[in-house]
Amino acid sequence: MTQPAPRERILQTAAALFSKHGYRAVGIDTIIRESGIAKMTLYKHFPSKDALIAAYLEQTNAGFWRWIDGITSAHDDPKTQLEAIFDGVAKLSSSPACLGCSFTHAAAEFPDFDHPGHAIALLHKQQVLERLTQLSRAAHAADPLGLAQDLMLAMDGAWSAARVFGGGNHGSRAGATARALIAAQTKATNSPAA
Amino acid sequence: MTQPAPRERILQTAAALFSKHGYRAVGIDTIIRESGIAKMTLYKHFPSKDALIAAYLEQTNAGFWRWIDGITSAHDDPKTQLEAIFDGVAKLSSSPACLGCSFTHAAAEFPDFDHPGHAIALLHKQQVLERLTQLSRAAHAADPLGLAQDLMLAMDGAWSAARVFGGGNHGSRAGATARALIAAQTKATNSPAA
DNA sequence: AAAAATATAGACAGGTCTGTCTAGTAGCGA
DNA sequence: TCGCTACTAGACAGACCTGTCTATATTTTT
Repeated sequence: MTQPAPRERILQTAAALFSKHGYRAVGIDTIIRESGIAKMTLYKHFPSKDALIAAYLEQTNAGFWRWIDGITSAHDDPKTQLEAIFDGVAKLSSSPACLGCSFTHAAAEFPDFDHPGHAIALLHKQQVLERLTQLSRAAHAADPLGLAQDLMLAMDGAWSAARVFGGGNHGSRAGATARALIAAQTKATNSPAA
Repeated sequence: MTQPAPRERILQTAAALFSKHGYRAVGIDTIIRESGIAKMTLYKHFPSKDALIAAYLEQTNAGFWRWIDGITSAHDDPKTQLEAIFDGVAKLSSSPACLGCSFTHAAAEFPDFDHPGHAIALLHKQQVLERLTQLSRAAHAADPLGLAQDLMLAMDGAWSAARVFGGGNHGSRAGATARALIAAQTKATNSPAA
């Protein structure tokens, strides 16, 4: 087999088009054409456009966590892990290749919470918030949930900047922003030899 | 005259529908029906849907600055003004009535920078960043541009949270987040009796 | 090699979209 | 009362949308 299986080619094409142009702006016919897959084949693998959108978001969610795990696994200290994550956010969000957050965009285009796109987006953000809370707790933050929420604002602000400003935006500040927020909760309260 | 002029009624209806459902999801026919205005009247006032979107965003931008000016005019000290702005962001973004940022959504739905919706959104965000920079400078921040960028991330993170999570989200943290960021740049460096 | 599953190409239905056209109505100043 | 302007109501064109159908070809499995 010289080419990937149809399902993978569809998802790959859908990912490129959805992340770049949005969900409503991209029609099934465009995905068909760009992927070179027959329409019936697409509808066999994904019963509807919403199902394709959901599959794309699930795939993107999995990729996000692989990215996060790749970053955190390179460090031991939770505080350093948090800083490394936001250095990664800074680098990625300010790069020209970044098109913003697919989950945020899904929530924007599908405001109905029952829509699978919004539901997956909400779940994703809840999971990110939870992970940041765990890391904040492990880093002995004075208020772990509060710090996680602070950091979450910075992260989503960076993704927003990527979409609105394009490459070279102030998302590059996310690392510094996170350091200031982390320091505010760990410097004073952390007496190593207490 | 018992009713507002047609142009105002169109803009009012468009504002409600665009902010709630998005731009592509709302058709001209829906705006016609909801506003009770004839289609030809709409196209007389706004030559195209894009022009209507642009007019809506301009109106929203003006309202945003009225809101900001209302907050800042109640305080004299720039640092206090910044804190008050983010208390306002916290309150608004976490309220159930908040549907997120119309400019962010415009950039999400119209990725092309030449699209009037994206262009106005970009300009708006640049203006906000500039205003935050001015206030940071006036507040004697160690790095005014850096602080403004930090705060910008927090603000856009709050709007994002509003859309994804709905009411009662972690955007309510924006005031505390901003205070931590402002303090990190003004506490140590500010010696009143130097 | 036969059979079964899978993919292709494209027509098609029914709906929605933006923007235009026509014809008629209401209000208002001269 | 006349004439001008603004608004209304709805048909309409042409394009695009999702999802289905048919008929054929290709691949895989038995």
